[in-house]
Amino acid sequence: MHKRFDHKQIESKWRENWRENKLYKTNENTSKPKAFVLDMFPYPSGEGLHVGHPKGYIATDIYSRFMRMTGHEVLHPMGWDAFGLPAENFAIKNKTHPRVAVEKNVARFKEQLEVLGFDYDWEREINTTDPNYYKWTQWIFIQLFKKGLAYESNEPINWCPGCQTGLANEDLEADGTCERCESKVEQKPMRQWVLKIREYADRMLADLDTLEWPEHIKEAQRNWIGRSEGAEIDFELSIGGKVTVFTTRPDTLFGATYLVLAPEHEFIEKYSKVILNWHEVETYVKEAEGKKEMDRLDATKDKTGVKLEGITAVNPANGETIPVYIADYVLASYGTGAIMAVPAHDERDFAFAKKFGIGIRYVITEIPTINRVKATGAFIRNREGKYLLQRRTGAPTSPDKLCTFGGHVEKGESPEQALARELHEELELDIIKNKLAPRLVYLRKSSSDLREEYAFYFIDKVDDSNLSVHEGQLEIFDSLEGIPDDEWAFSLKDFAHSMIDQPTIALGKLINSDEFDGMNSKEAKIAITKKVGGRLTKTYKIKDWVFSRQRYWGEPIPIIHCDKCGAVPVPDSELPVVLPDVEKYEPAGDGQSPLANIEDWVNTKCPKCAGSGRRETNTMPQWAGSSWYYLRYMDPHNTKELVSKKNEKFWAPVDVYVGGDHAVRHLIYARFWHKFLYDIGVVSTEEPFQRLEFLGFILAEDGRKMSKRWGNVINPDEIVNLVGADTLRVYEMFMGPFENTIAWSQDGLVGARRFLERVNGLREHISDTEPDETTRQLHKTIKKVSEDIKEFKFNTAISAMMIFVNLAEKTGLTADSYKKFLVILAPFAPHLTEEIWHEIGNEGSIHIAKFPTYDPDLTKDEAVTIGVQINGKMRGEITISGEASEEEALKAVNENEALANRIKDHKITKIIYVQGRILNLIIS
RNA sequence: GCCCGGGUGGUGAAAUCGGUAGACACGAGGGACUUAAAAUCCCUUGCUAUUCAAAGUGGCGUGCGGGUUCAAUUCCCGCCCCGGGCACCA
Repeated sequence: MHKRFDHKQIESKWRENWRENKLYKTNENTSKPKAFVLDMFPYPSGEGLHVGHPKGYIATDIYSRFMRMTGHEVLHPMGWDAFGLPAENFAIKNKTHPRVAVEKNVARFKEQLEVLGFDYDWEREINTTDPNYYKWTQWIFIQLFKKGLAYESNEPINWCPGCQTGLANEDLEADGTCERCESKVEQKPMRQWVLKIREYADRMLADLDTLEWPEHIKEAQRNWIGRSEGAEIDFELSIGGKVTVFTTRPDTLFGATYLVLAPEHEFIEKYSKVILNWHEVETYVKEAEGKKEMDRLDATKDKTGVKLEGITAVNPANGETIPVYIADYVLASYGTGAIMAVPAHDERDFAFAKKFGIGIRYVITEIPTINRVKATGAFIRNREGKYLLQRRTGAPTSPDKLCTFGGHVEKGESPEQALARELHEELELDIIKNKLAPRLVYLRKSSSDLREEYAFYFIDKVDDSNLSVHEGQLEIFDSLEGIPDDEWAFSLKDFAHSMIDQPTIALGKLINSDEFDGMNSKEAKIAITKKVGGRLTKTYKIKDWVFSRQRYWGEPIPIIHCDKCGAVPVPDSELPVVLPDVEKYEPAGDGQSPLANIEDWVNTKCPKCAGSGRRETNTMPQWAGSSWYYLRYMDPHNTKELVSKKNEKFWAPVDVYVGGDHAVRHLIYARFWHKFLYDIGVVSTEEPFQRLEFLGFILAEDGRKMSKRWGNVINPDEIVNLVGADTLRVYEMFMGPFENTIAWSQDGLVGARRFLERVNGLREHISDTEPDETTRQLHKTIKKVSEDIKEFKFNTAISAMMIFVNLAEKTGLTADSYKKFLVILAPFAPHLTEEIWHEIGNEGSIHIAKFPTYDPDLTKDEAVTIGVQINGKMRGEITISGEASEEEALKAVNENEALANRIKDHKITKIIYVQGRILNLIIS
């Protein structure tokens, strides 16, 4: 019988007790090993929390409680990321100071978090908008400035006309709109502060390998950094001078049949006088400017461009004269803003070359080594452009049983020759006689059998008048669409579609490349670069971080502009530069922040020469405060340093960091700042977050995101009120794997409550003794729960505890077992376990009790039930000792009537017996 | 297009150094208790065939098609679909 409990009374009572006893106070106690367990701190929005938000906080709470109970000194803090546009937009709308809204929201968030019973040490609470906090955000900026990593730039940046501010690339949606207001972002040249994040790109990339992070997040970071290794190669121009291109494939240089410059390339203005069709070129450049990045990023659109008449370049590899184009498919902001185009081996160049009728030269063949060829799906296109498909007689059963020609490559024969021979033998098609140049379009090798290689041939423009078919029939189709959609043709059609008229992009051996013929791509990259005097180099997608915002609610950038001394940092003694109050929070609209209007704040003295100076009026982006906040938790009240050496040494790095979403931006910025702080000796570790656990979200019951807009938000307060915080905690952890996104289920919640009631009722099953089975189950449970908490597999930990409760209800359990069970459940359901703990006569909080250990011998079963297979089919089961011998197992089979009957008339030819797992009898 | 995940009952899922697929929970069905309902307890619950029914027995079954193996959700090859990241990045 379940015993109900009064969660309201129990939960508030114990929370009060923990607070009074400062149960979760964190110390820098060097005698214990430390555990720094961190959540991505929230942005306190006006909407408050919904039940999805606490999921990660519950997980870190369980983990941190477990660590505390296993003898660690735990740092599990909470704080607020409170600068940024929502608070500011709210302020503009309601004419209130953003600080007021932030204070109110923080209070609300805190109240909502409090009732969930978290073990935060609130004495370490931080808030990025607190001047005592952002003093150090400003200090870090100054250090960056002093090291030359923060600089002013006038380059065109992303400008959001809606938000009236500049944005970093990271702030844009994929389609080039502003992530906040969905305005179309423009390119606008403006003075901006920029941080040289690129200088850290290599280190950020390399150190990813040292981190225990989910692969998809590491991959997202690699993508974002986007390092490409290649070479810069100079092309001499007919009019003197040279153009430098960046390429990742210098091995294809012999196939470079033209050059393309970005429309913004400096070269174009510079040589306007020698460009014969200047008018046309100028028009194109203007059009490209007007298009903005957003339209240009559309990869599906037709390639456009203009040939620069009067200018040619020389391919340095073969001395060939090649044309020069401008085209907007080349971006000025990447590489050198100019490319060598190799249409044979690059899709974009291929499309462009096709459209403009430029030559295509294949210089890579994709055959690394081949000793057997097999052509599958030999589509042949005849003179009229019709498709000939060779189909063998008989009903086709699968694609690979048809249209295949294959055989070994004879000695001294190239794969092409081997295939030509096979085609001749099979199809009586003499490609040599027909003067056809067979083209290898695709090669795939079957890796299970390395001796066999699959090659796909497509041959263009065959004279089929003298073509007869050796075996089977030849069908003719006007287009690929005409080929029937039966089982096998369908598959071949897919192949054909993908193979026809395509450049090849794989690495392979070089052809048509003079002395480099036969060399493989990898070596040729270096060799060819060397030959033409190019430079092996790297380039990145990541751009330097546009760090200023023309908005009010952010950290003022601590710089004073002086006519004489330039940009001068505010001296440390004058930090923080406190954000002054203003009348109006709206951006000025002219690209200035509202701070620019406060004359007596702006006008100040230059710290260097004491002459007149003007304060920087831009503020920092929202990501600034969150780029280092984890460090402040280590030493939140330090007025002299960002964090003391001693505390940093003790706590760093964050052992487990939990959050979702911000996979790219926040993590990349924080890693960048951390590495910088490492370089200047503030922190002692190369990386801030050793382990990252990705959090899957909770959707509303209707499967949509929880949002006011859909009216499907479930408030945690209501749930706590209804069934208690412990139930909410257990339910959210039991829903499924932590990283999965799962819809909320009110029914599922009931299951969690029922479980806790059974735990509560278990005290009525206490007896002086318990069966061995129960003891063993308890030890198994302790083992499982300990291991699962460490791995964030909370769902299976809870499942194990449920199994124990189900058993203990039936068999009864000792007081000691019950006590141990309560302790392992305590991190999940801190209130109820604390209540029972005291009711059954324990002193002191359960949350500082030692987490029980298990006896490995007791985690093994005395007898196991294993499956018995006969000829691989499951036919029954036997229960024997886990260490039983084969003879004993067979004896058990003979004692089992059904199994014995099955084998009695047969001879057992083979026995496969795996102790504790399976018995498989092969009988004749 | 490229890269990373993933695809298992009505639902959330469990089990992958290959070894009884579906633990645990929800839902559903049946029963007990109750004047009744709720709550609680017990039983059944992958699909399917055979059977009046039950027990039993058989077949199928972890996205699809192949393969390796005594044995495949797990390993290999090919494909499809879903989620996420990146995307004219040379």
